[in-house]
Amino acid sequence: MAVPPTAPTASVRTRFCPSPTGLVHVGLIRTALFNWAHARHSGGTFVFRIEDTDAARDSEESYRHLVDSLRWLGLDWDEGPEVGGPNGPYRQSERHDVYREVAAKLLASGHAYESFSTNEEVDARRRAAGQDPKLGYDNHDRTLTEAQKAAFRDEGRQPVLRLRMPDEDLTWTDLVRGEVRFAAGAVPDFVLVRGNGAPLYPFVNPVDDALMGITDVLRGEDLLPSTPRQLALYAALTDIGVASGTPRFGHLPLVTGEGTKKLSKRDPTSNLDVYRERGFLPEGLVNYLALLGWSIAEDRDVFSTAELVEAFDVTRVSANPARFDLKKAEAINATHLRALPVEEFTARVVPYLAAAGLVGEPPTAEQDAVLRAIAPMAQERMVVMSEAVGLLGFLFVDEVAIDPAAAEKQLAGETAVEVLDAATTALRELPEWTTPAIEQALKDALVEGLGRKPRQAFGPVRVAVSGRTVSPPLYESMELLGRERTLDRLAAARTLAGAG
RNA sequence: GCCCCCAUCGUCUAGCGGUCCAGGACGCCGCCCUUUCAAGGCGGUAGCACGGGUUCGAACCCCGUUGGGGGCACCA
Repeated sequence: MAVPPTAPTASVRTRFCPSPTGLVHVGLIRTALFNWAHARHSGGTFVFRIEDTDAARDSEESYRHLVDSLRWLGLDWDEGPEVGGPNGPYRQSERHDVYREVAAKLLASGHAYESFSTNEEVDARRRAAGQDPKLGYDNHDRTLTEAQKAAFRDEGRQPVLRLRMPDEDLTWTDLVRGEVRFAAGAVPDFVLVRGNGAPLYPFVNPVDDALMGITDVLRGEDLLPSTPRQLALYAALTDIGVASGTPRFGHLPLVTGEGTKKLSKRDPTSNLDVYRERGFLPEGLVNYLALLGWSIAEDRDVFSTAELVEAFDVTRVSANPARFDLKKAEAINATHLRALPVEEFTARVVPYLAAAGLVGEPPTAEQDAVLRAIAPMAQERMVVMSEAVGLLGFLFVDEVAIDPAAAEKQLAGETAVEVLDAATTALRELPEWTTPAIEQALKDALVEGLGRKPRQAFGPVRVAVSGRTVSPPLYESMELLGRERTLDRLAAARTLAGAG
């Protein structure tokens, strides 16, 4: 026997609707990612909309930055700025006529009304009634007569437009939290349009969602308390024919910082750019961000963006807050970085080396040869791309700058002098300059000859050659560097060690 | 203050009434490998906030307590 369908299967439409103010926050991006993944998983549509209704705080630069960030992460949108679509414009600053018209309908239909009370008057009324002023607006102006309104106007007052909240409980089934209920009367009539005519976020956001046919609203938990207002607005919009029903809501867990508080824009770890500049891979960051509230399987947490799309299920998103853990983000990224085909890795590393002035862009033939040779060895000891600068820089300069800490550790005292001298002697006359020959010569001279333990024998040589205690494999590095530069560096380090 | 949300290792999580003396990952510790540092391999450490129910049986359901968080604008 056939089971009747439980709901019309209209195709999913999600949206990401940031306001372009300041930095791009990783929590914001996590929200974008989940909306995107939900749309892609279900074969739906992902809409990108800019909520720039606050001229004082919005900036064009911030808008560009948002667009650029989404592109970098590979979160493509089907409708929105720069790609267009049938429901545009997609910037609220260009939609004021729409809001004016909807506001007028709401007023005419009686769902909204003009309110003249000042905050001071509301406060005073609350106190007079022995109530806490924090209760907010008291719905006092619902019943104003035309004569009273006219009197206020004569005083020069400009009314705000408020939505008349229904006198019944407001509930919905949250996609991540299940049943949520707010008691009737708990939410006062709220302002849709300012006295000066400027529409407010709680008004324009649902209006645009309705007009753009959004079916699934995935947003931060901080917006959960505003949902009853949206539900009421949606009912009114549906009544006047602007909306055709209410979307599903899913409130995503907050992303917290070091403590237990919501990750603030002030916290440097909240800035997406920091990760991009450090050389996180977009797919690595996407993977980590997806883990903030979601998991792909019981025994796995590294996955591609394609696998994320394939497996993503909003209803399996966790309801508890997630702390942003840099160490884990790095570990996930490192795994992605190592999994890159070596040519791909090389190509991605070039911009970082070029920005540091180490190679040309594109690299010269010689630089390219060195890069290709060292890439596989560099790849397995890096976490983020920018580390290539410190790790490989010594291969692309004439004289290496020795890290003071490394010098102190490995180039101080008699033993270092001895080692460097022995290494120099062994390498100067080496018949062929190849990795195996270098290895054999050094082992003979330092381990056999001087009787040093490998870890003590090669430390000073490594620092002399690369300038650091951490480097790609030593013999290969020396071969790439060439005999002349290698001997010069041993000599320079010898001077340093001798002086110390 | 009022409203709402949340509660499994230090952290992110798996778990959707028995297969859990709770699994994975990061971190941390140890060992192996080894030319440093990594990487890799192997092993270890550590948790169901508390109290009541319901049930033959609860990490999973219900209630309460405690704790944490979020929201209460003519900001978004």
